[in-house]
Amino acid sequence: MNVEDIKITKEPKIIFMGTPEFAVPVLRKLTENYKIKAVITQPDRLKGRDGQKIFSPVKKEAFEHILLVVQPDSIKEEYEDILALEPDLIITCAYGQILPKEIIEYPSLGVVNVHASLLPKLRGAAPIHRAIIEGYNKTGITLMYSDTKMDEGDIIYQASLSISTLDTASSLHDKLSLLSAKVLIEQLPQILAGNAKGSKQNNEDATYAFTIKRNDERLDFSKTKREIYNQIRGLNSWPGAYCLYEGKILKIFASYQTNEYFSKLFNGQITNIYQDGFGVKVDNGEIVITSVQPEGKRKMTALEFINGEQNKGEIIGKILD
RNA sequence: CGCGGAAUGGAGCAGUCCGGUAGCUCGUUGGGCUCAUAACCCAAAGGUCGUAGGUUCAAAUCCUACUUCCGCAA
Repeated sequence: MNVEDIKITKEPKIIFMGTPEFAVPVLRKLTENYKIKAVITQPDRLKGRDGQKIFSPVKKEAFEHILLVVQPDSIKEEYEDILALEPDLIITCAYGQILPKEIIEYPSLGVVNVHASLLPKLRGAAPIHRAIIEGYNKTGITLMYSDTKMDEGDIIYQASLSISTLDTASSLHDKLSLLSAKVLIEQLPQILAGNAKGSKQNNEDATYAFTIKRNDERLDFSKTKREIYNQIRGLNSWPGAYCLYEGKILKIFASYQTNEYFSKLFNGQITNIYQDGFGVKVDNGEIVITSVQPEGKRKMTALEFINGEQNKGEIIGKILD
């Protein structure tokens, strides 16, 4: 009942900052339980080919609840408008811009960030993808007080989650997103009461999860089947791994490992056609590709892809690079 | 006006350059074989070739415009 008293007598001004799909459940849960003063999100992006403007998922969600939305191009320079809202607490979740000192120091209850890893592991922009690509079997979410450095603030609370070998970046994303929303709501009363203490991170244990670059998406068939399997599922369903087939890009979305070994084939060479895909020889065995997307085409099953070949058998022995 | 690919039975594609009978691999349906099968064999159904004009004796194919989908780059 103390918590109730605080909410009534001194309603805290909460600002939420976030951008992608990951932050949507968090914002939704917040709006169900608290009054949100404003939502800060990235500016509308131009969609490449036809030049249409796309709202961020968080902006769409904010519109559902008729919340005030602010979209600074550069928050480093346009923080005045946000300070003018006099926030007591700022909650950030995958916002996409580094906050200036002026904002971090303003709210009396601090700036709380939700990060999708067990800090100090996987600091940075792509913790979900990297957790799978690196073969982690456990990850989680961290609630922390932001400071001016990237994901280095004091930890308030952590919740862990095991990664199954069947998880993809997409499935893990959804799980962590829901977990984030749940944990934040659970911890928020403590934070609002000023009772949540942060503890320092051990910087020596830190690892980094940098943004996925084009080069991270390229498959290297001279790696082991486990490494390749992890890379493919760690990039599924976005942005997808890729390789070259007949000089064109072929995106690879799903695969599984087999126990076959083909000592006479080159790495990347197609070994066989199976009921659910086609096999590719890799360093220590074979991977079966089950979902692909050729350049300029839509995503399809590997079987559909093979059906398009005028002479099916000829695909065997061709090389993916 | 950033670069590029594509639209053909339910799916994935060939055929378009060089106009002249709608083709391939699957799926579906029926039948056969088999102890059995997502395997194999036989057969059938299913398409005004994205839309609208134009050229022509004749257009999936050539010309023009439009619509939609996608890869890359941002």
